[in-house]
Amino acid sequence: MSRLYTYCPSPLGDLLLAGDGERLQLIGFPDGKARTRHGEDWRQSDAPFVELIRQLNAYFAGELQDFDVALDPQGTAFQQSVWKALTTIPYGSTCSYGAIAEAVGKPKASRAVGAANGQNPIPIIIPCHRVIGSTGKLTGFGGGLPAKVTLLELEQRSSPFRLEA
Amino acid sequence: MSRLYTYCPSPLGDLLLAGDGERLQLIGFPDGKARTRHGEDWRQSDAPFVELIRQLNAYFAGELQDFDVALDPQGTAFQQSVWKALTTIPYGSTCSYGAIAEAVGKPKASRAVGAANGQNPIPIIIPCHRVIGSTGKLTGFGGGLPAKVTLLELEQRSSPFRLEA
DNA sequence: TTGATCATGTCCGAAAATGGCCAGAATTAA
DNA sequence: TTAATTCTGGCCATTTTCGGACATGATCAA
Repeated sequence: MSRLYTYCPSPLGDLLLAGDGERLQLIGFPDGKARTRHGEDWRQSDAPFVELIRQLNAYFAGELQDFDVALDPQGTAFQQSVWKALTTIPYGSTCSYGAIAEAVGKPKASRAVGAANGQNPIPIIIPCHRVIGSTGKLTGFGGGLPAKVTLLELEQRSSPFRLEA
Repeated sequence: MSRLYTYCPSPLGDLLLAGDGERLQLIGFPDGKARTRHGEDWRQSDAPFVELIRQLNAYFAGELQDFDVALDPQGTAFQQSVWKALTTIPYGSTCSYGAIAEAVGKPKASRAVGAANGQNPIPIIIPCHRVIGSTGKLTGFGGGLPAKVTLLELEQRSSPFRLEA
């Protein structure tokens, strides 16, 4: 599967961005468990990503809350439904894996939600980092737990509604 | 996998022909074990197959021995190597499964050759019917044993070198 | 509070099953 | 004695099946 890609500096390190030229298919963390580097047969190209990078910079500056770019996350029907549900979690807030399971109509599939979360190809924009354990523990993140902490703190800090600890 | 297809009358019944418009990917026997009818999302089209049908008619008339059409059989590396080996068996002759196994460099894989033979997507043109048991028994054929007999008898009859029984 | 149990979708590896076989030995039929 | 016939064990790529492992959470028992 040939793709276009580029890298984008960020507080979390250089992010790998990849897509088909039209839509974004992948964001990779430098020290994530999933893909971190571009594939053999991919072609570098900055052009498709300039707008995305602008939005990412604004996001990391705390000045942008909702992304507006075309996405093309690839996965099973179940995964698609989970990822879609994730996009409804508002900036600055969190919810539990079980709540997402409810949202997709399979109340007992919280564990499966965890798995689907782990395979989210477009973290940050599809905000899987906003899902935490029902006890409040952060439990896991594809790009490494520290990254999850960073993102959540950023959103807390920049959220219009400050939540008291 | 969307495909173009048509049907072609023959002494063996209506054969299903299918491909991508450029290359032939499938020949199906009406009462075979594999695919016998076209898929849901395929599109009927005669144009890509006129030359093939001409050659098939000539073959069944005993007037054509070697096909000349572009093929695109899809399978594993091992299957590909077996199918390629099959094309070296001359018209009108036969060989054993073990011999094919030798030919692909795996002398003991005769049984695997049988399996690969059974998954040959383009029978007749890729002449899996020319492979028989080392004892001379015909053992099996995707389109049904009677079809195998018909094909071998046709080739015997039309072969320039008559073999004595 | 702790621990075992079960439910859930997907992936991955291992193990088992499945054939269009074949050679050699044992068995049977003339 | 000589063939045909029937077992038997080994061989190989694929497919199927099965069991865990997971970014969980509700429940029940000690």
